[in-house]
Amino acid sequence: MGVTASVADLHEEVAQRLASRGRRYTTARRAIVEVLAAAGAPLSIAGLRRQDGSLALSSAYRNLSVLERSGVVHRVVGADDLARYELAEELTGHHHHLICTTCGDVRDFTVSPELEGDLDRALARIARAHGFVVDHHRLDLVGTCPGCG
Amino acid sequence: MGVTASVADLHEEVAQRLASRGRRYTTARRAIVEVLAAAGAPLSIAGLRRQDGSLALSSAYRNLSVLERSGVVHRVVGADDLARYELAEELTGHHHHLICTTCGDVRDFTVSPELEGDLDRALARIARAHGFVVDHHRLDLVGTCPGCG
DNA sequence: ATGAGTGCAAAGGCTTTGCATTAGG
DNA sequence: CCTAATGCAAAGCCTTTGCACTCAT
Repeated sequence: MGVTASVADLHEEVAQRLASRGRRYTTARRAIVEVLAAAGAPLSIAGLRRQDGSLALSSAYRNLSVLERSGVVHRVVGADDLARYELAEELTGHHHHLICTTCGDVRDFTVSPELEGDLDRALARIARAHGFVVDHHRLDLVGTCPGCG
Repeated sequence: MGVTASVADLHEEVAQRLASRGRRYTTARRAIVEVLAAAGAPLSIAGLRRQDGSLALSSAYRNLSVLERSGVVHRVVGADDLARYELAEELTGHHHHLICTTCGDVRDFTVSPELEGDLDRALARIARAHGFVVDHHRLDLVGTCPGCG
């Protein structure tokens, strides 16, 4: 567990997470993880297949689903209704998203640890008050990216 | 403009927003607005039609689309892929969402003005640094609701 | 009157599933 | 070997669109 430093570490970590669920780290899954790591931003299935032409449509959906259930990738909902995926935060570090309503693209950003801490405390309190068990929080900026402005 | 106090005010405001776009405030649209106001949480199209059986499927989609473009309702993306709608924040006040990953339901919550202010300042700075024009921010809690826990 | 709105059914587009084949451990 | 994974095509499901009819202004 923890943010991985090298690509080798990343594969190691992913292999472990899959293994613990009785899943195999196949060539296709390796390729997906590598593309996502290189992208540095959430990718739609179409985008993913653009980077890896050999990935069958159904395999893309099924593998991302398995990878998500194994805690390797995380599904992101943007402005459009395209499912987008990124490596799980435990592998890349906690961050947030700039979502462009025009082109649908998503970029990462982080906020200061102080603000993040304030946020966490406030949200924990609110969740408790609502009897809600928090998995994670989501802080996004929705607007127009430089390319579409 | 501004948060409306009574249902009458709400209809008044909605009528105005529609009129300014050359749209009519029909019976069906009134019904939608009333159901959303009563719900107090984002409703999916299916949920909306459950409350208002006389609303045709295509009319639901088309009306919500018109109401969204007129700034009356706001489209929310939850954990599942169902489109959910709520009255625009200018009509109800700024708030955030508790999203249940199990049943997909969404509930509202607010945070303190102080934290909201800190957030706004930090996000404005970040947006500027990225050349991003912000429309709004999104702060959600994703987890399990009391009913599903 | 006259163009926006409505309803039904058909078409679309992303996602999921069935089934036979291939490959990972 | 034995089961998970893969690929293709078919099926699903939410959403959008075409078209004729109705209603709001």
